[in-house]
Amino acid sequence: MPELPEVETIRRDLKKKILNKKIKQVLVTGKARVNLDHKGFVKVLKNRKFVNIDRVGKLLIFDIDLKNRFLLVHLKMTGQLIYTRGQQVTAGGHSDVKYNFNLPDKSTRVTFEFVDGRKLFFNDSRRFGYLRIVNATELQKVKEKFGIEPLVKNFTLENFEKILQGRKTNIKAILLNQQLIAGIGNIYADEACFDARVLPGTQVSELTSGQVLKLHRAVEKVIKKAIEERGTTFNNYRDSEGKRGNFLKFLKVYGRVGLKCKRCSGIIEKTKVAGRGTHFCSKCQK
DNA sequence: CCTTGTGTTCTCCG
DNA sequence: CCGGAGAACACAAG
Repeated sequence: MPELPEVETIRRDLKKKILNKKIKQVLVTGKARVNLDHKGFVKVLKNRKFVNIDRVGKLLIFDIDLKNRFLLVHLKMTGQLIYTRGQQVTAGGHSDVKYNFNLPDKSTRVTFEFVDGRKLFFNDSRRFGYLRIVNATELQKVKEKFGIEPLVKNFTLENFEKILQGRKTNIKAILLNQQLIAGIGNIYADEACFDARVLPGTQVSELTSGQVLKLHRAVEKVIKKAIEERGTTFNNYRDSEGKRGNFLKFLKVYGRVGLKCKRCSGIIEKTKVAGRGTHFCSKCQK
């Protein structure tokens, strides 16, 4: 479940590793979700370089050294971008036996091979993720659909208040809406609500100004901390070296149903809000 | 049946 | 009756 912090971690790491490296070959398997036919997709990327990697919300944008062509990568639920040295994943430190595999494997959909022999694998067991080649006009259209980035300077309290103004839904639905705020998914929506002591199902019109202030701070705080910890590995997420994110141990509510609240004596509950599994402590969130 | 991110469709309301 | 908002549904596959 890569959300903003996970995608941002991959973006920053990959920028250091693959920028301006010539792509020697691209391999697309039959099950890859790519917007062009495989031959056309390979043709765009072969012998090219990525000259920058950008991100909007949970979407990665690779600038190609080819006029008017960009590669969009969305990881959706189980997508991974793993960069290896030859056959072996470069993961050291907290490498995980199960995922310290030889690549490519069954879930590999696309492989980029660079001139130095290193490879970048797009793995996606559930195949919800996709790769898309777009032109500048299409890229612009895609970007326009996203709302404010939580860690950019225009994510002010005033702008957050404007987003909430007149809404007739609950706060979680707002936090998950990519057209309003970009990059928050189910984990960080629940965590931000917990940090702000607000129940995720609270109608926006019922929020006090104090709660709005706390929610604004909570979104910034949680996303920032999660990036520092290189994201959350709950199931499938791995960084570009195949390593887990460290934020799991900082989760206060997500995935903790039935466990004791880390802030009070309550027990974490789980219901459905905005159509998603939602975790909260009804004792210290109001 | 569940999981989540997102695009589409439906419905409601002013 | 139009448009926007929000909810509901669909879809991906394990």
